[in-house]
Amino acid sequence: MKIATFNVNGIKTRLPNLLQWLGREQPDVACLQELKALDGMFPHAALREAGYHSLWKGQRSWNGVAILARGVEPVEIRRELPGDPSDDHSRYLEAGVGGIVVVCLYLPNGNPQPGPKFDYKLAWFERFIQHAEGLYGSGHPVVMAGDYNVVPTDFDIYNPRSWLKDALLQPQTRECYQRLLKQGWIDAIRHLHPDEPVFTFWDYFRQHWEHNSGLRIDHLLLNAALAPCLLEAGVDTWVRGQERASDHAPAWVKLDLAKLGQRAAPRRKA
DNA sequence: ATGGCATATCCTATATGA
Repeated sequence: MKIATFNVNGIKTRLPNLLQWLGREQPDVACLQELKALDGMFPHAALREAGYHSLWKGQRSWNGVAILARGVEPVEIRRELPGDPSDDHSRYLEAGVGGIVVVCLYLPNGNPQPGPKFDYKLAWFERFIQHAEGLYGSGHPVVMAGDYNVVPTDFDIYNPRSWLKDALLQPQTRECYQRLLKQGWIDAIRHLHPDEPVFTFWDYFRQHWEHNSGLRIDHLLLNAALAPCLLEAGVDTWVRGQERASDHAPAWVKLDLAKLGQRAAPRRKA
């Protein structure tokens, strides 16, 4: 099973790009962020025609998340991150797909920093850490996939020099991410590629894509129930090189679900 | 310190992204 996360930066503009990627890579589950569209504008029919059932939560102009599943309906678990009823950003979806709990998140960017937007980012992160703790120990296999807007370490960016004041690299931001990992979550891409630079985002400025000046900010975290299934992890970088591409490329994991529960209940000999 | 580019909407100007 291939599960991916892709910040599309506008679902309407990016639909041809998205369909091309889905057709070529055939992910079983795709978590999308930055739909930048109202619910009524979501292209569910076109995606259905491409073989995908969708669950989505849109918003005018900004944010917006969706979970796509190939050939099956994703079963909605929740549509918002608990902890703040006044938070009206569309940044969170949680669904069951094929026996796995799939979390799709779009963590706030937080720029400029310091300021109210950075405060909102940290507050959202705290709520997420709290909710993730419950998910981790739920007994279900869980993957939390999305645009975390966190560059975990200086190894996850081409050069931190011009980004030192950016919200994505702040010590508070990184500390939150580390606290999340400390619950036991596996950062799948870094786990399988500990010694090589991996990027998922290249901004539109200064020919950063052409020079491979990227950042790793899209992550897939697995809990202990799902981690034994991890086979591969990577980034479909070719998507970033297409015409009218998003500034993000899809990041993904491949899982062997036959290994589910293998660790939890060793079979007794007859 | 700013801008470079892209996408959105109250669309020839402004907010947001990262």
